[in-house]
Amino acid sequence: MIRCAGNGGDEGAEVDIRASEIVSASPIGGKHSCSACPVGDYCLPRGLRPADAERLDQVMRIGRPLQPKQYLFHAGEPLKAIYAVRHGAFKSVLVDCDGNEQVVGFHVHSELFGLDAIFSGVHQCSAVALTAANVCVFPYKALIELSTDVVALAEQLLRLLSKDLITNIGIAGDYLADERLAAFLLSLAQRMPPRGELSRRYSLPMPRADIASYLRLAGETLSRALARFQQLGLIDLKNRTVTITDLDGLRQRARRIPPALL
Amino acid sequence: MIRCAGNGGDEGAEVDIRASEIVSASPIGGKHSCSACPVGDYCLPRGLRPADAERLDQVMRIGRPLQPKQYLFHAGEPLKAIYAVRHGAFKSVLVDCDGNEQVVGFHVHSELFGLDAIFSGVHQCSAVALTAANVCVFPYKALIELSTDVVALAEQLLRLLSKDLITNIGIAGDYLADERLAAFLLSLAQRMPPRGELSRRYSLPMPRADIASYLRLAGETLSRALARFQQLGLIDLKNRTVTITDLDGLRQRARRIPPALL
DNA sequence: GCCCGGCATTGACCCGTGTCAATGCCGGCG
DNA sequence: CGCCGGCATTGACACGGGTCAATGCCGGGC
Repeated sequence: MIRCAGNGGDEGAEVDIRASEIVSASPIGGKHSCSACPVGDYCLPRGLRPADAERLDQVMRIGRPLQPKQYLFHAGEPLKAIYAVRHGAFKSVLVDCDGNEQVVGFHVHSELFGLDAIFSGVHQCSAVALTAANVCVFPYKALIELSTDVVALAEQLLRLLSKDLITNIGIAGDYLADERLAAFLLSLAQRMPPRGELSRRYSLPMPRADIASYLRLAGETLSRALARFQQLGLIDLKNRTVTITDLDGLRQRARRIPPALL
Repeated sequence: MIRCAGNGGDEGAEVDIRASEIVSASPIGGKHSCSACPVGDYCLPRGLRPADAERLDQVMRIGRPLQPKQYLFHAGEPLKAIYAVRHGAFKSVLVDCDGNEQVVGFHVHSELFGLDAIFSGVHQCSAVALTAANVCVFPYKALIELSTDVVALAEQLLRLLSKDLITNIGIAGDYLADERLAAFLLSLAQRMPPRGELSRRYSLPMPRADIASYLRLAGETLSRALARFQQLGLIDLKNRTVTITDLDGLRQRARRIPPALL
């Protein structure tokens, strides 16, 4: 029952370049700003008045571009900032004392991550780029200070943390392989760009092994479940491209998982 | 694989008295105050200066006493307040569309709950008293307003939410029955009063069926695992009284679960 | 102090999922 | 263009944990 994501802990030439250095400040009102961000409603600036969004711009920084498999931060490092996905996708992984990797979350466009570090001030998970990616960097201290002044920011931070909590309650639930897979595919359909609508076709940013780890399945079990979903005409799958061909059928499979948890 | 906590959804005479009404305001500086709370360090008042703790006292209210199986709030109700356990213990449960109950959390002395409602403003879980119990009531709106003024309160709220998140990441993990059970017993040993030290002997506030649901096990599997732990001399168990007789042995069983997640 | 109902335990058997191993596929590189 | 390495799929089998059913135990009520 002990399994690893990827090829089993020995990552060959693990890319371990410190990647969280800041590249540039965000020019206020420019296209690198929270105040003008097209997906701000799914991220920190939600509900902020323009003047407050500009104050957020001043603390936000752009991280430097990351390559696939590069680490943004490692478990054990002190919390310096929390991050939002500007481009690409990430996974959060937990490594146990035997070196087994468990994927505990995926993060796509506009999603905030690193929040599990707030409790102790130390990152519990490592964050790894799944694709070419970059992030918005919100230095934690500055965020806290700003949120004492800007109520909407404090509230949104709490909301996003609460959302993460709900998601984890969902995956912690006792569901069958097919139920978890269906819920996962539906969740990504809602979260992959373009945001705000359900994408019937999207590209999975992660390998099968990562999905399996996240869903607590063996890679083989995932593979079989995907094959079954195709035979039933629920989805069409070509490599990493998912096409949902029977939305209601998928929803039926995920029925037992409360929709609010996706 | 579908199972229910309790006797299977039909609770017979379900106690459903609205129980969240406030009984009394907390007299400032009295024994019902956050500023004088002996377990405040595990709860909201952590890090607050005395003057700020008194401001928290003014928004905090005492809930009226609850009997075992009474609901504090139901899933679907709007978030009015978040709660801390003043006395007794609670469980948070999720009920799916088929009426199956899943226990998603236990809350004992000094612990905050109801945080999953922050995201949408609606409770996702129901909270049920496991024993005779009462709570401290923190009206959400007032808490937010106060936290814009009191940095330490905003930070502590985030920390406690983050802690909840970490706990759920832990139970979402892919572990064996024995590993989850060992981690659960150790977690309670740390959380049951007296706080601040590990209790080698404590009384389980919940029936087996609730533990099983929380750990995603059948009641029978839990029963067998407990019997095995006793035969191995890890614990001694009489009804609901747990005595840890081999702490290192228990820790060894829970080894794969990062201690930070307990 | 006895009876009753619900919780807990134990045993027999089964099913979903994991494990192991072999094969297939695809994309990158020379 | 063909080889190579990693990812994905498929099949055979094993095992952890679930299900069903019977029995045991304890605490509350009269």
